[in-house]
Amino acid sequence: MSAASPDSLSQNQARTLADRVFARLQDDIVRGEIPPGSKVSETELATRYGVSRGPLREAIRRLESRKLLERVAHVGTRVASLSFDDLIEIYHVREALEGMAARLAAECMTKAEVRGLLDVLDQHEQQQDLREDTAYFQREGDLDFHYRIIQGSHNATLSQMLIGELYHLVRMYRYQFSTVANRPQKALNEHRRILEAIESRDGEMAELLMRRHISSARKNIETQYAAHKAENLKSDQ
Amino acid sequence: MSAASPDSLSQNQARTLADRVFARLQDDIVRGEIPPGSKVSETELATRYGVSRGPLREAIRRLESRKLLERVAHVGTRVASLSFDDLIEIYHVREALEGMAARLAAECMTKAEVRGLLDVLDQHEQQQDLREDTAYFQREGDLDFHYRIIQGSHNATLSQMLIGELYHLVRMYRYQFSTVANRPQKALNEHRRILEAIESRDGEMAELLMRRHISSARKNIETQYAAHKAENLKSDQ
DNA sequence: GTTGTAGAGATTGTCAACAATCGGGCTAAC
DNA sequence: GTTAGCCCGATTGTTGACAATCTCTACAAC
Repeated sequence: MSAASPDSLSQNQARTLADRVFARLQDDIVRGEIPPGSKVSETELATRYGVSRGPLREAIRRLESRKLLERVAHVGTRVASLSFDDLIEIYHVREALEGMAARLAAECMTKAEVRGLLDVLDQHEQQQDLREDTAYFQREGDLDFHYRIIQGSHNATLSQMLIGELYHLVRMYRYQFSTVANRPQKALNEHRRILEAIESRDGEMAELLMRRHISSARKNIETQYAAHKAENLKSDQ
Repeated sequence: MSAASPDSLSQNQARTLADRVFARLQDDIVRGEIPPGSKVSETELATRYGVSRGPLREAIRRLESRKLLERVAHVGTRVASLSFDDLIEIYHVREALEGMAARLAAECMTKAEVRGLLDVLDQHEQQQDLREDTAYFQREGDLDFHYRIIQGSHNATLSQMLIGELYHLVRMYRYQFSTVANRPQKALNEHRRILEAIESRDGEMAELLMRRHISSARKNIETQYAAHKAENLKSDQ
């Protein structure tokens, strides 16, 4: 439902100029509006968003701490460009953190939250039955499922690390490579089994299944990348 | 060895004023120089560190993203004050992340890094034999061991999350409560067994042992806190 | 006595100008 | 022809002043 705007500042107008610029700039970066790896000038961005360099610099620093921007003193700022290795690193971290999130969710989730999660999966199933266009499902639906489990852990530190920091990078990657995980049916089944473990309050099982789920996604990316690299090698020769 | 200054900017002079202020302010907060929960004024801090409010605000924002400061727009900034629940949250995250770090370290650590880790444990053992004053051991030595394993994972994202973000909070807590884990001998044994798993490149075992190690520390804190609370209840009546 | 409101003071947010630093291009020497 | 050094333009870092917002206190109305 709310997968598109995990941040509380994204839509409702923020209290300060710097907050608004931060939200807009982050969106522009994640959606690839500003191409990855490109250098951004403070004065240029300031005029673009109609603010002075003060609030803009604050936004830049916040995005730098989220790894969406890379800054070098006296030189400049450029949009982060995710390498393949970076993505693998992120998936290892996701495996650890979301595994723990699933465990805690199985222990702490309220009945209402579990019911909401059931509804989400039912919606996904219908969407998948209706059309083979699985883009929406994997784009936002998958994130929605994961968001809800993370928040079901009732661990603010964990949620902050995953939703507040890591997931922006994941979303940027999806836009950057137009990647749609090509195993939606399998993923949906895995989601169902994770939810079953949570319903029966089996934290250990929920963690195990969630880790396998993310580990599979990582391996999927690794093979895709290997094939991609082999393809490039062939066309180079 | 270098456990006291995990940040690269902590000691060697940073390139920019904001960097220096950031390092000094972080140190003052972590060491409890500025008491937790107290409100800090921008102008006051600016005069204290001899800079204008610009660089100071940058430092504040960086520390805010590290959860060492809490800021409310138009109201002010105050030093974070870790609650018991916060600490438990952090230990759950540590369990997940450092477990993964141990797994990756078992797979990726170089022989030189393993040897360095062996030396560290030998030093700890000598220190512990020599004196019952275990403060140093648990204060910095314990962190040193964990730092090295984290960096041995060769996963920059993981290292950043643990060393760059979470460990400052852990250190602040140790200063805040003058907490010295009261099970040094047991901890040292656990360290040895973790290292053995890493030496034999058994990632699964290393992760399991590391998770148990941190989980034990968490449970130790939980019982300490429960006893503390019971004590307070008694004296209140 | 309590509640609501208005104003003063202080604090933070924002801006535009100034200073410090870096990268690129030019010249000159070998 | 190559390389070392220097200067210039451009960008970032820093500063102090101004504007917007909040908190606290005092006073008045109920």
